[in-house]
Amino acid sequence: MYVNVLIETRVKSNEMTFTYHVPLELSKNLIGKRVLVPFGKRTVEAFVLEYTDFDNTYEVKDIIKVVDNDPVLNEELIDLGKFMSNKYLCPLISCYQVMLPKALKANAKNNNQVKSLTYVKLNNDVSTSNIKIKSQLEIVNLLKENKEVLKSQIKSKSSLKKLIENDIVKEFKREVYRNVEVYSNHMNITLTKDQISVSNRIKQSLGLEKTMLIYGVTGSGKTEVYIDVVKEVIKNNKSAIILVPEISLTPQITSRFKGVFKERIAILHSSLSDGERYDEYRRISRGEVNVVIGARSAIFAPLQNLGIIIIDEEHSESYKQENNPRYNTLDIAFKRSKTHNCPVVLASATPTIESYARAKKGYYDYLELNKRINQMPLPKTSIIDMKKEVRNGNRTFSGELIQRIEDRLNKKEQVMLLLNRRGYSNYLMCTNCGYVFKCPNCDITLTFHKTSGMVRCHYCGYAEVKKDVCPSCKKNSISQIGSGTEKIEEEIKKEFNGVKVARMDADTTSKKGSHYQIINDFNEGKYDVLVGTQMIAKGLNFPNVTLVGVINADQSLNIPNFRSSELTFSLLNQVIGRSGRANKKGEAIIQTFNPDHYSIVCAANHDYVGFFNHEMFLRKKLNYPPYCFIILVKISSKDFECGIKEAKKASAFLRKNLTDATIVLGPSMANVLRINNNYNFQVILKYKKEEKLYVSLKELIKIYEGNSKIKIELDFNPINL
DNA sequence: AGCACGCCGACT
DNA sequence: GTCGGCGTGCTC
Repeated sequence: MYVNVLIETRVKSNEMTFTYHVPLELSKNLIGKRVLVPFGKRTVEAFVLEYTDFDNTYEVKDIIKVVDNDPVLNEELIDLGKFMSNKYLCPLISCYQVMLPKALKANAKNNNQVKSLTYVKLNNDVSTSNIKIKSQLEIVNLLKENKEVLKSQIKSKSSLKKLIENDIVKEFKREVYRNVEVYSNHMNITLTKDQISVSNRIKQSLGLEKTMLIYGVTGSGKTEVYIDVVKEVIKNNKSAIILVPEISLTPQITSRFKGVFKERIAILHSSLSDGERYDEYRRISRGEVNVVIGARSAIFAPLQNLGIIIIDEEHSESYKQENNPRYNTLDIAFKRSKTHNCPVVLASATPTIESYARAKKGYYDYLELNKRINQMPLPKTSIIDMKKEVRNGNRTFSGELIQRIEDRLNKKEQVMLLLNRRGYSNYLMCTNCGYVFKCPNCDITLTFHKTSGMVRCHYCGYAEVKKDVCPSCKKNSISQIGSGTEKIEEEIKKEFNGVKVARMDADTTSKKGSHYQIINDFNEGKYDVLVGTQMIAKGLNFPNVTLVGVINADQSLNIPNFRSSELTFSLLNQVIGRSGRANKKGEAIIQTFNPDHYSIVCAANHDYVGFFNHEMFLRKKLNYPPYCFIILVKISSKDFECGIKEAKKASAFLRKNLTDATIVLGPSMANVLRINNNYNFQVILKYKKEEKLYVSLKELIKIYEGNSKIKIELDFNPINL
C-alpha cells in the first residue's frame, strides 16, 4: 500500500506530495494522520493526504512509523486546506500548519505534549495479607478505601516504592487537561425588544447557508444577542464558533460566555501556553465542547456539526493573516458555512465598506441595533483644532481637554485617553545636525525602548544600545521626537497633582495576566485615568468612564493606505463608544490637525452612513474596493537591480497575459523599500472579473519557482496598501 | 534543513 | 594538475 504525503519543504509546486510505501503492520486509516518518514538524509514528519498506486519512476521508501492514533486533519480540514491553497496560491502545507496548534503541526521534532498524572491502585491479583510494616499497611488501606489515588498524594515514598516492586500496588498514568484559568461571570440579562428581534431573525436563519450583517452601535448589547443565539444552536445539538479580535479577547467578554456555557466552551487566546492550547484543541476535536471562542485561527476549530459562525468586530484588521498563508478569516468562514449549511453573522459598529455595501445590495441580510441598551444617547463629541492650540502653546493637551479632565477628577468619574502610538517608541534625532537613527538593514527609523535602553528595528529585529552622542556631528544632542503613551502618562501626572494613571499598551501588557490586572484595577477605581493605544478602544466596558480623549486623531489618517480614512473612522468610533456606557452621560474630545476631515467629522457625529456614502463616492472615483478586487504582487531581491528588472518583467508578463479588464499598476517600490537588506517592489492588479487571473498568476509563480534570487508573493485583497 | 554536485580560482 | 570555496538543486 502506498500513500502520498505532504512535507514542509520548499518544493517546486505548492501542492507537491511524496509517495511512500506503508508496511503492512501500519496500514490502516492513515488519511489525515502524521507519519515519520525518511526524507533525504533526514527524518521528518508528514501529513498523509491520500492513498495512491505504486509508482516505479523513483525508489519508494518505507514509512518509519505512524505518529497519531487519531487523524489531526479530518476530511473537512483536508478539503479546506486545498481550498485555501487554490484560492490564495500558497503552499498547501502552510495551510495545514496554520490550522493546527503547535503540538499537532508536522514538525521535525515530535514533542507530544499530552500531560498526564501518575496514579496508584491495588493489584487485585496479589494478596495483601502478609504485609506487616505499618507504613505499607496504611497505604494498602488507603487504596482499599479509595481504589485510585494520585501518586504524589502518598507521603511515604519508600514504602510505596517497595509495594510497587513487590507487585502489590500498580502505578498507571492518566491523561489530564491543563487547568486553564478562565473567569466566569454569570449575569441574568433580559434582552431589549431590539435585541430579541435581531436574535429571532438570526434564529430563523439557522440551518441555512447565508451571511448576516449586524450593524450595532457601541454599547448596543451585541454580546447578549450572541449568547442568546448560541443557546438556541446548542439546543439543536449543533456547535458554534465565535471570533473576536485578539485584543478584545479580554476577560470581560470571555467570562460572560464562560458563565453561560461553562465546561462546554473552549477559549483560544494568545496567552495560552502551547500545552494549554493543545489541551483546548483536543477537547474541541473530541467533541467535548460545542462552543469555541477565539481569535482568527479559531475559524479552523474542528467542530463537527457547525450551527453558526459569529464574527464580532468584523471590520478588524486582525482577521487577515499577514504572512503565508495570507488568508482572510471571512473567506474561510463562508467556505465552512457552505460545508455545514449554517449562517455567518458579521457584526460591527463600523462594518467594512465592503461588508456594508454587500448588505445594501442584498447579498447579506441586514440587521440593526441602533440604540444603546442603557437608553443613553451616544457621547457628545467635540473636535478640537490643534493648529490653534499649538499657536497658544498647548502642544499635547488642548485647554478644553485639560478642563474636562479636571471636571471628571472632581466628580470622581474616570477618563480614557487614546494615543495610537505604542509606548514611548519614537525615533531619535540629533537636534544639532538633524541626523536620524536608522536601521542598517532596513529603510526604517529605529525606535527607542526605554525599559531595555535599546533602539530597535520593528521590521528586522535589529537592536543596539542607545547612544547619547550623535554619530555624525559628535554632539551630545540626541532627542526623542514625538510622543508616545508613556509621555502622555508623564504629562498627565505633571498636569494634575496626585492623579492616578494607568497605562495600557504592548509594553505594559506583555506579562501574562497583566492585561486583566490593569482592566480590573481601573474598573475598581484604583486609577482615575487610563492612557493607552488602540488596545483600549475595543470591547471594554467601564461604567464610570464619562470622558474619552483622543490625543492625536491624525496618526492613522496619515498612513499611506487607501483604507486610512476607514481605519480612522473605525478607531474613533470605537473609542468614543467607551464613554458613558452605564447610567452617566458620556462625552468625548477629539484633538486633530484636520478638523474638517470627513472621517473625523462623521465619527464625532456618530454618522456611519454619512461616512459610508462619502467613502463609497471616493472609492468609486479612484477605483478601489468594493468597486474592484485588488491583488498585490510582491517581488523582492537582495539585489536592487535584479529586483527592478524582474519586477518589470513580472508586470509586463501580467499585462500581456491578463485581459484588458484588469488594470496592472507598476512596478513600484514598496512602502518600505528595503527590509532586512531585501529590496521590495510591487505590482498591483485591479479587476472586477478576470477569467485568465488564476491561469496567469499560476504561470507567473512557476516562472520564479526555484529562483533563489527573486521571491514572489501574492496578497489577495491586501489590507496594507 | 542538509547534503551532493559542479564550476571556478588559488596553490602544492 | 588538485583542493576547496560556495551557489544550486534535490530529497518519495
